[in-house]
Amino acid sequence: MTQEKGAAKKRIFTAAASLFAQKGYAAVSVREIANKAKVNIAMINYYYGGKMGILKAIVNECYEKYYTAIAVMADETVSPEERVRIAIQNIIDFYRNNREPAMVAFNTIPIDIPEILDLKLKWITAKHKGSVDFFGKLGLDLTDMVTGTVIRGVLTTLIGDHFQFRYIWEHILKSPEQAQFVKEHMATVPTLQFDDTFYRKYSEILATLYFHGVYGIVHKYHKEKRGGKHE
Amino acid sequence: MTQEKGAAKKRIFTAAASLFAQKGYAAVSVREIANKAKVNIAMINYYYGGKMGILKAIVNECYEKYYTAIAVMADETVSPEERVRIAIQNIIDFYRNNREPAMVAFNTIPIDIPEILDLKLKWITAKHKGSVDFFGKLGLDLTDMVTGTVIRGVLTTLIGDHFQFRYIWEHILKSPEQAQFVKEHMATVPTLQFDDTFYRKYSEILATLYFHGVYGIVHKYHKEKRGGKHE
Amino acid sequence: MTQEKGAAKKRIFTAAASLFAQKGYAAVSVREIANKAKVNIAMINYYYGGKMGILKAIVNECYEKYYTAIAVMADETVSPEERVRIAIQNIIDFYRNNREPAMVAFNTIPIDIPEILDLKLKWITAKHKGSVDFFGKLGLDLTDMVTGTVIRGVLTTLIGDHFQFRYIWEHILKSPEQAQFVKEHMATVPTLQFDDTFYRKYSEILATLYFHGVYGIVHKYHKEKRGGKHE
Amino acid sequence: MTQEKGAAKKRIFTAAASLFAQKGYAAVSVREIANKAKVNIAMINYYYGGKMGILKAIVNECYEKYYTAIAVMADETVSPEERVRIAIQNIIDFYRNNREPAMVAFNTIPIDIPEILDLKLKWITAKHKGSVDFFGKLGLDLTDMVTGTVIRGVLTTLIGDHFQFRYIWEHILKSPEQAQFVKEHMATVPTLQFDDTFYRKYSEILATLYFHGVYGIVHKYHKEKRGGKHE
DNA sequence: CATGAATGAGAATTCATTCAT
DNA sequence: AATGAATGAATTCTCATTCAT
Repeated sequence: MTQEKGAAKKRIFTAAASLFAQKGYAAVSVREIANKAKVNIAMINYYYGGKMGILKAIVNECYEKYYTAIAVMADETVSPEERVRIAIQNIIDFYRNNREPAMVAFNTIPIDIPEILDLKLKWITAKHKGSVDFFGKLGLDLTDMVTGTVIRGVLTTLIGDHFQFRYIWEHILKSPEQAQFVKEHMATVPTLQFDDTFYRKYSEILATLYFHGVYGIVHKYHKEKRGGKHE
Repeated sequence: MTQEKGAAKKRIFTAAASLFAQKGYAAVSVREIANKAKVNIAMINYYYGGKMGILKAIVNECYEKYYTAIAVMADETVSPEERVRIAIQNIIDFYRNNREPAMVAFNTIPIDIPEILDLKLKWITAKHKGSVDFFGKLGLDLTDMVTGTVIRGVLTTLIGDHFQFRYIWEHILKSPEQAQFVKEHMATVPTLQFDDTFYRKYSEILATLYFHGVYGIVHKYHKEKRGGKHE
Repeated sequence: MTQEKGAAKKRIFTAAASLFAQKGYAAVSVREIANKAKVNIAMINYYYGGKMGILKAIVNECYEKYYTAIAVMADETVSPEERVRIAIQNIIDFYRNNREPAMVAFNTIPIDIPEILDLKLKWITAKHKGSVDFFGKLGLDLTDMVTGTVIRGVLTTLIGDHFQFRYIWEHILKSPEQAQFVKEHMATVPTLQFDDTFYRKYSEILATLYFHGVYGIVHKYHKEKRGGKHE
Repeated sequence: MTQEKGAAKKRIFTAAASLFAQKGYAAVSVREIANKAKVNIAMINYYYGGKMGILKAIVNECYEKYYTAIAVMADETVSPEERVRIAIQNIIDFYRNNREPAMVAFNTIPIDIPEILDLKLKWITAKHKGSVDFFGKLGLDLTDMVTGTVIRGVLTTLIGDHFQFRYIWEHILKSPEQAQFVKEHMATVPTLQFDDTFYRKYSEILATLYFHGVYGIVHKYHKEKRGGKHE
């Protein structure tokens, strides 16, 4: 009756990630997921123990893949600049390969569900030390929280935000009325092709922005620090 | 039973914004809003015509305030650098004064509700021209979409993201267990004080990042353009 | 739309008590209750906060009425014999007037639902002292648990059990097949009329049993105690 | 995976009896039974044809054992008093050896499930004649239903009720909070040890109660009958 | 303006049972 | 004899909304 062994569980995962990304966790019903996954409703509880179980699975899988993806940037045989470029590329690749799960895991405000907040907290704290180390090697002292708050989040935030933008954008274009509306009012906006070419250039520009921006801060910050004016 | 004429409507607005920010639109029930606003449930339909009416009101009020706030940066009597600094300060002030409505209006994935997506689209397209003009004056040709994608979102994204981070952070600190967990695992993180001092420094650093980053791109981009290698 | 103000809540109570008595708490669905009470399903949650809320209400009301009913027997102006007779009559009257709620509150094993067990425990412990006092006045030392276990429960147990028997009995007679079956196999059993006449005689006999039985124990027990043979 | 041939079936029986006794038939799920019995769910249908099949098996086994146990009291070589004492002892022994199945078979209101009611009815009617005979030998005319109603149920009711009380009592003591609560509010209640010593005394007292009580009725009843005042 | 009662649809979850292996 | 996947019906409860007062 099933197409493939274990396929149902995977289909549930994918369908749920897609729907959660589109509508948010709370707005999606298990019936919807079951329909999209072409699975009996009861199978969701059977495999994941409930709606929340799917969300947890998505969060866990995403964080794991994400940290695996950016772990490469810690390799010490390459220059810092190159490491950042690789990191950016890796993050982008991760997002491209896990678009919907990533949006669910990273772009949903999790406050309402304590268990999920806990789960994320565990992942983030586990990551924290590595993050501090990495930025330390770039000469940035992130124990100054204000500076850290700005610098640390830039890469992932911007990339994540891009994919969120892309997601909404593509969604709008699917609706003829909305597409027409955009066309009329945003004449200067050409069609976007989110292909390899786009992302090659995108990561280049992002890397440039990051280097110049961050080292601009470092330069200024160090000068002021030597001059004894800051903290 | 009401303290003031028309106060009930405002209480509903505030309560709903707070709950939507915390849990997301779909996860909040009108009963919850009514309880928090200390208002009879039926009053919500009376004033706003339904749950969705409140969301629309929040989105509209927010976009209006937001564009009013950043309109100042278009003033031509000051230098571009100063204008950006003012813009950053304005955006930050706006967020500080409208934290919860802003999160609801800007940080919720809106695809699920066509009416809201339409509403936002109207606001964004209306804003679009002004945005292009502004960046044009900074010497940035955003009709190159790849560059534009990076540059345009930086400011608002980073600022919005900061407030989202702050929101979650403060929420975590309210839970003794989670606060303790963070304390143990993120030893390097001192207590954050999100006061005027913090935001003064925050906006400085952000402006620095933006300038060095964006002009780094412009520099490189122009050079390449002159060399005729790109697009 | 409703027949009477507040009638819906009472109808739910009555319908639920009847169904719980018949099938047991777990075997009854809220839909069933709602149908029987001719009430919308949601009203059950509205009035009682859920299925369990009805059960709690039944238990509370029953214990309250029950202890009110037997409180009369503590009156000191009448002889012990008369007091017991009154008590028996009161308990019987209570059961006759609250047959189904009483069966639900007293004849259901409550272990599975901790909240209900707690509730009952509170009532029983509250009653405990009065119970000890009463039996003490009859000259029975119930701190000897073995004797107490036998004596204390007799009255209520036997009366409660009678009503459970009567309930099942009347139920059987409703089914033609089962009634016929009983008639054939239990030829000696005449039709029972559970009317005032029956209960007058019933309480007399029960009182007789109790007096002779209990004072038989007291007599034997005291003798042995004086002889120093027991405990 | 099974330890022994046919052991699985017995494990299902025991687990189900325990759970039914604790929570009632309807509140127990086959999954629960399967887990407790360490058996695959499908095995329950394989061995018993469904959840109801287990209940029927429990009822049948119980009634069979019960009637076997009390059959001894019909032995005519001993005096009536001794016979009753033996009967009481046998009933108590039966309950001690089959506590959970007995509670399921005898202390569950059976109206909800016609099949089970039928089953019990068959057992009870089959037992009826022997019961009438027995009481007749004790000089009691139970065709007077009012008297019969009181007398007949006393023994089994009281004993069954004791085991139900013991069951709940032991369950309460397992919960530290409830145990503490009882301790505080029922200071006069010492710890109960339901051992051989307890049951020796228990059966003695019960026999005493029964003799004095029942013969008190007989005495009064016969006197009145001779006086021609009753029926 | 304000209220409490009422409604019907829909939410997540669990159920006993079946079936192919 | 035993298993894990699958099913469809039924479970309790909550939802946004309406209405008479």
